[in-house]
Amino acid sequence: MSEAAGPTGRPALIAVVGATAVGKSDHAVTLALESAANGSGAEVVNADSMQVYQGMDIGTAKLTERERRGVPHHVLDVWPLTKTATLAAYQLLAFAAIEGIRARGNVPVLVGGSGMYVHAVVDRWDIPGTDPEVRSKLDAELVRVGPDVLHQRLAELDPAAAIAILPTDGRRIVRALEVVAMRGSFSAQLPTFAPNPDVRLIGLRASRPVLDERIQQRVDRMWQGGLVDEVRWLEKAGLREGRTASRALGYAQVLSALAGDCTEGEAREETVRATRRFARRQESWFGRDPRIVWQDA
RNA sequence: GGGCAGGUAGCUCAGUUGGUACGAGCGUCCGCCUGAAAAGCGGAAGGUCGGCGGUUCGACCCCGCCCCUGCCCA
Repeated sequence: MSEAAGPTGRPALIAVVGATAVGKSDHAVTLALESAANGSGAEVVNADSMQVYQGMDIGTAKLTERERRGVPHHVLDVWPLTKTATLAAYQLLAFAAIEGIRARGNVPVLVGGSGMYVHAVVDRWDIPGTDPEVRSKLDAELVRVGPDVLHQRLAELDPAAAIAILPTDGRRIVRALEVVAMRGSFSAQLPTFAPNPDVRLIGLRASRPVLDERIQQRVDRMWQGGLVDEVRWLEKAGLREGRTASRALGYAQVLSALAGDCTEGEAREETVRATRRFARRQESWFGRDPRIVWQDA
C-alpha cells in the first residue's frame, strides 16, 4: 500500500484494533471526524468478522446510523447469515473498499477485533486458494484417522509447518495439507510483522478489571436491547444454518437457549464468560504485533 | 433440644474398603493462530481434603468433641 502514501505524510491506512468492548468503533469515528476537520476526509472499513453479516446488529454491537455520525462505513452488512465466512472473500471486499476510499481522496480507517482479518488486510496476505476436492477428502480423512496421522504426514511433506501446528489441531493440519497439495509448501508463508511506514496501527486497551466490567455491561445492554428477539428473528432467516454466523458470541448462546439446551439466564452468563475468553485471545493476538502503538481506552 | 445429609482447588462436585489427592468441569494465568477466526488448538498455576484431640508404624478416609451449611422432627 506504499503507493498510496500522500504527499503530506498522512498514513495510507489507519487501523484501530484491540479487544472487544474497548471502544474501537467509536474511536474510529472520532478519528475520522478529526481527520476531516484537518482537511482530509476519512471513511471506516469494518474488520469485524461478524459485523459483516446482515441483521446481526445488537449482538455484534454494530454502530447505529446515528452513532456513525455521518462517517461512511464499509464492509458492513454485506453477507447473508448463511454464508460461510472466508478470509479471502473478506480480504477482497476490504481491498475494494479501501481502493474506493482512496479514489475519493480519503483515508481508510480499518476497525475491528478480528485479528486475522486485520492482519490479512494490513499485510496484504497472499492467501492460497482452496481446492474443494482436496479439502473434503482431507476433512473426511481427519474424521476417520484423527489428527495425529495427518500431522505425521505433514511432518514429512513440510516439517516447518508441522512444527508450527500442534498435532491436535485438526483444522489447521487439514488446511496446511491442502495448501501443500496446491503449492507444495505451507510454511513458506508464515506471518510476519514487517514494518510498514504507510500504515498506522493503533491499539486500544484497558485493564482487565475495566475491560471485564465493560463486557458485562455490554452483554447486559444487549439483552435489554432485545438480543433474544433479534436471534429469534434471525433464526427464522436461517441463522442456525450459517456455519460461521451461528457461532457468533451471544448468538450461539441464545440459539441454544431457544433450543431448550439451557435457560436464557445461563445463555447470558455464558455469553459474558465466552466474551471475556475471546477478549483474552484478542489481546494475545494483537499483543505480539510490535508495530501497534497502544493507548489507553 | 433431637435426627439426617454435607463440609476436598477461586466455584460446583468426584474420589480414596487407612499408605505420600490420577481428580473433573468452570474460573484464573500464559501461548499458538494464513480461505470457519466472536472460530479452532494447546500449556500452566491453584488443595495443611472444616477445627482440635485420639487410635495407628501411618489418617483426607476410623473414633470423640467442636464449628459451619442445608433439610427434617420437636
